Amino acid sequence: MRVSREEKDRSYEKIVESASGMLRERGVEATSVAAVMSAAGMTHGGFYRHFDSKEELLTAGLTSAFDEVISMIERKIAGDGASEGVDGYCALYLSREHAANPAIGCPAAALAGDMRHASESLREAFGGGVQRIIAALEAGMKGPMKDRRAKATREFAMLAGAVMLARASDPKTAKTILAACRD
Amino acid sequence: MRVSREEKDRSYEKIVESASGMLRERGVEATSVAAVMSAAGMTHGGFYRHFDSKEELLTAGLTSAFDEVISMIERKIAGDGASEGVDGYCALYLSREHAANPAIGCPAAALAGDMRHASESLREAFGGGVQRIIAALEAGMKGPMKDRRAKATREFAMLAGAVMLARASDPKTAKTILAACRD
DNA sequence: TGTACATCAGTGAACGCGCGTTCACTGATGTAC
DNA sequence: TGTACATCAGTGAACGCGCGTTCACTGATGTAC
Repeated sequence: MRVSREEKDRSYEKIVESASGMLRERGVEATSVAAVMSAAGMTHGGFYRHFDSKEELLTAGLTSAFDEVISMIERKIAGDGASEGVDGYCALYLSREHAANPAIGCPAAALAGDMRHASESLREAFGGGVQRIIAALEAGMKGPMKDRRAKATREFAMLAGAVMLARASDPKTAKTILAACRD
Repeated sequence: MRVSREEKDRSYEKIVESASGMLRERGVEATSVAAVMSAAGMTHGGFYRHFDSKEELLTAGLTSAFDEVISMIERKIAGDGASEGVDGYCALYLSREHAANPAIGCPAAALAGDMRHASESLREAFGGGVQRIIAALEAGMKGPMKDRRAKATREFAMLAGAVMLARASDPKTAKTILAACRD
């Protein structure tokens, strides 16, 4: 039974949204096409009316996830100012809530490990997202203008590293890593 | 054809060594029991004379990989002194060589993302390895004794984060991340 | 020390399973007149 | 505006594939006498 064009667009959005969360929650391999479609309220057969391959869904889901966190940082900066907004985002990044809820968290920390077997184009989407986050964090850095980019890069490497190591470790180790990085 | 006990021990070592490198190179999912056994010069059927499950192999391979990097740090410290030895290890960690050769590199950076679906005991092995690395780096930290542990933790989070993000990104982004973290 | 037998490391075929993808089909939507 | 037909979003069964694991088997090793 064919559905209207608007309905199809809604379906597409639901599929990407499901993938965006499920990817961060379960990872690339455990995010099956059938599970994503089921979460979006459909069956797996219709998937290929929207995407040529799972690979294409990964790009869409990953980009959507990066969009989410970028706009979160921008909202924080708009509300609290550059310096405090970025500081607040960093504190949130290292919180237990973020470590425990990857589905609504940073895709860089959630999916870095899954890029190992990714195509060049997916790695570009990932690298591009990382650069966008770093550029957003740069606004909250102090010190000489020319060092801010490198400083934001180091800061983000620590944030993402801490969360990735914490998520990979037993709860006790996780706690000490996050606490140490919160300063 | 049964082999001698010494031969079996050699087989075990070869299996763990193969797994240790292949895990870091390809990740947990892509490291099939058959591929590990083949790399060790055997066929997959004999695997279960050494391990009860793939899970058990993961623990052995991961622990062996952590042992490798710990002894590398200790060798650096023994040769160049605590401060310079750790500095040298950090520089090596952020090198293009390390980013390009996960099979002989840090298992924390190589496998953090793969712990998502790991058992509690495997996560403990991972967390334990991370703590051992941090403890080894602590010897090269400066400042008040009581802050050194946290400092080493932050330093390692940045190192591992930088390498994980670099490996996940396109080559251009990877280069800028590693360069920024090298100071 | 020699012999007879039990053990078991390693082989290779087979299993059940979940995956990405394909396909014939359905019937509502979109379009041409 | 109304009608007839083509299109195509979504369904559900089926495919081929690689995986972890099991299993009957082989024959050298280890052991009991």
